[in-house]
Order: sequence, then structure tokens, then C-alpha cells
Amino acid sequence: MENASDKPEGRRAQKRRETHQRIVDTGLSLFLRHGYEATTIDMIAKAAGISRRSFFSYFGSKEDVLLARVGSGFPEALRLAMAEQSSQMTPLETARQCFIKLASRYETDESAAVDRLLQSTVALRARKNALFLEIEQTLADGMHALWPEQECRTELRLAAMAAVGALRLALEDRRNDDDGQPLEYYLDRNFALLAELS
Amino acid sequence: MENASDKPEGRRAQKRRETHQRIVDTGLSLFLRHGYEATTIDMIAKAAGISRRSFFSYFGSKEDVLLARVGSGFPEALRLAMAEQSSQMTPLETARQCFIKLASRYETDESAAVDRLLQSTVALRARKNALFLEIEQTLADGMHALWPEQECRTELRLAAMAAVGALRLALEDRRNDDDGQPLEYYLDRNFALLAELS
DNA sequence: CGATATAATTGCACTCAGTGCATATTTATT
DNA sequence: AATAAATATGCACTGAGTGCAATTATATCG
Repeated sequence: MENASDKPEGRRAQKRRETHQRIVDTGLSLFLRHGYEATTIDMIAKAAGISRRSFFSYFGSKEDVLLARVGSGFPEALRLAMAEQSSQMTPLETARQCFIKLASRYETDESAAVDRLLQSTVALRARKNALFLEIEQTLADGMHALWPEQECRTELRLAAMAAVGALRLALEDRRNDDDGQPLEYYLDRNFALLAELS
Repeated sequence: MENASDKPEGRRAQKRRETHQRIVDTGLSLFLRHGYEATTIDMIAKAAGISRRSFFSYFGSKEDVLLARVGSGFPEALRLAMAEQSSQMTPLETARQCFIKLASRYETDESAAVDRLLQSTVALRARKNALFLEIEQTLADGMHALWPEQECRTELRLAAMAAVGALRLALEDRRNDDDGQPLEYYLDRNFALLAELS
């Protein structure tokens, strides 16, 4: 019956955090070296210095290891970014600015490599798409907090959907164009096109 | 080196088609009775009167059985519906009309049941979302055929994305509202809101 | 029709993901 | 130091999915 918020983190929590991190690191490294499917959970567990059985007390599936970073990271970062926005601008403009602010964190080589891995399987592609839906939900929640006067959430939900779509297509276009325009370029273009949807 | 388009379908093709159908039918019935996860491939194979090994010469996975109907059906139907549209209306209006035309086919009890099953697993939810992406791609292709003058596909891609989003939210809202408004109601509202995205 | 090529079905053995359970070890509490 | 709680591990199991080789059914051709 004690609040966990002020405990200085004993050895238990520390080791658990370290092991969790070690699994993600070694797992990612193995995925990159041998591909996703060719990497077995036994390999990850052995490389992380734990038993196969213990692996499953940290992650529910192999996919979760690959999605550990971006999967929970981006939605949470977006939640925070939205929380410190004002309601001065339009919902779409607010979303655009948040995206630009966050995009830089995910322009690393590792993110690009993970993204390539996320194309290698039907299930992984599906999981990646699910991530966009989670982002959409997070964005809609953030918008609802900024503009609570909206009697019906549908408008904001649609705006969030459109914004995430613009983000998704921006990422897609940038990959296909293969000349290194910054993400902001595609983002601006797509949001402008959104505004004049006939 | 012969064209298969005019062969009258021998016993081989017929039996194969029948078995395929039987797997879908019995599989769906078992999913509905026992749930998706509790239904094993052995059960489906036995109920369909084939060996476990033969199952995999018809379907690559258990998911594919559940997605057999809607998974390939809707995108293909949309492709056909788009093919017989003119370029008189706007892209969004064209999409809306196609959706309304197709929606009725998927308002059966079976569709609703399948849809409920598609919520029962992380992987299935992800697959359902992937379906919307496939629909989006199909819609964008259809639009591109109707308005080929667009030098850049991005505009139509965004329109397709917005249209599918409106469809997705319409389906969602209708489920949550639980008073039986026809899908057309939500569809019209969402497309109207899309037009005035500020 | 009969011979032969081709496709479909099946059984078997295998790998791997994921789970339940019981036991041992580590860490926290008093 | 004693005890409680969390964690780690081993073992055995189910179920998905694949490779391979043998068997059976169907199509094709002379």
C-alpha cells in the first residue's frame, strides 16, 4: 500500500530495466545482422545472457522486441508534445508542428533500419500500420484536450486521421523520392493539399 | 502455353474451388462457435474433410481463412466500382458513392460476426487495419485511372487516404452509436466534415 | 483405351513461437 | 537471521507452419 513514485529504484528494478534494455539492444542487432525471421528467440535470449523462458517475462513476442523503441516511444512523445501546445492554431497546424518537432528524433540510421525490417513480413507491416492508428488515437486525444468545447469528437477525430495520413504519405514519398529532402518539405506540401481537398 | 481463359473447368479446378470454399465455410463456422484462437487448424482440416497438410496448400495461415471473404472481396469490388465511374464528380464524391454502393453487401450478420472476430487478437486487429490500407491503395489507383492528368499522384493519394479514413470512422461511429442509423448517414457527415477541414 | 505427364493429397518429421507449472535463486522487509 | 515476494530457470506441452518423399487422382497424348 505504498506509492511507488518516490522509491529510489532498488537493485530489482534496476536489473530489470537493464535486462530489458539488453534484450532490445541485442535483439535489434541480431535482427539487423540476420534478418527478422532468421533470428530466433533462443538466439536473442542467449545473446542477452538470459534463459529462453525469462525472455517471455520481458516481452510477449518477438515482434514486441522490434517495436520496443518506436512502438511506445513515438505515441508517448506525441502525447507530451501535444500537452504543451496552445489552442491558438488550427488542429491540423498544431499536429503538423508536433510532427516536425518529433520527426528529427526518428531520422537516425537505426530508425531507418528498423523501418526496413518492418517491411519484411506481413505481420510486421500490419503492426507498423497499427502504430499509425495508435498515433492517430493519441493525436485525437491531445486535440480533444486542447479544444474541449467540441460537442462531438468526430471532427477532431477526422482531423487527426487526416494529419496522420499526411504524415504517413510524407514518410512514404520521402523514401521513394530518394533525394534527401527533409521530412518537413513533404509534410508542408501534404498539409497544404489537405486544406484544399475538393 | 495455352490460354486458361476459355477452359470449361475440369474436375481438378472444380474440386479445388469446392474444397477452398468448404474450408472457408467450416473454418468460419468453427471460429464463430469456439472463437478464433480456440479453433486449431487440425479442427478446420478435419471438419473440411482434408488432411492438416492439405490445408496449407489452400491457405498460408489461419488468418487467411478468416480474411478470405472480406479480405480480397472488398478491394476487388471497389476496383470494379471505380472502373465504371466517370470523372464528372470530385474524387471524394466519387469515393463516397462507391462506398455507399458497396457497403450494403457487407451489412450481413456474417460480416458483423467476422468483424467482431477481427477484434479478438492483436494480429487480427492489425490485419484488419492493413485491409483499409489495401482499400486506400485500390481507391488511389482507381482515381488515378479516372483523372490521369494529375502530374503528381500525391493529391489523389491524399484524397484516397481521407476517403478511407472517413469510411473507417463511419464504421466505427456506427458501431459505437448502437442505434441503427444506416452507414450512409455517418458517411455523409464525415465527408462533409472532410470538406471543411480547417 | 492405355501410357505417361502433371497436379493434388497425404504422412512424417522437423523448427520455432508461446504457455503452464513447479522449483530454485535473488532481493526486499522486519 | 528469518521470512515474504519477486525473479529466473528448466521441462514439458500445444499449435503454427515448412520441407520432403510417397501415393493418388486427373489431364493429356498417341
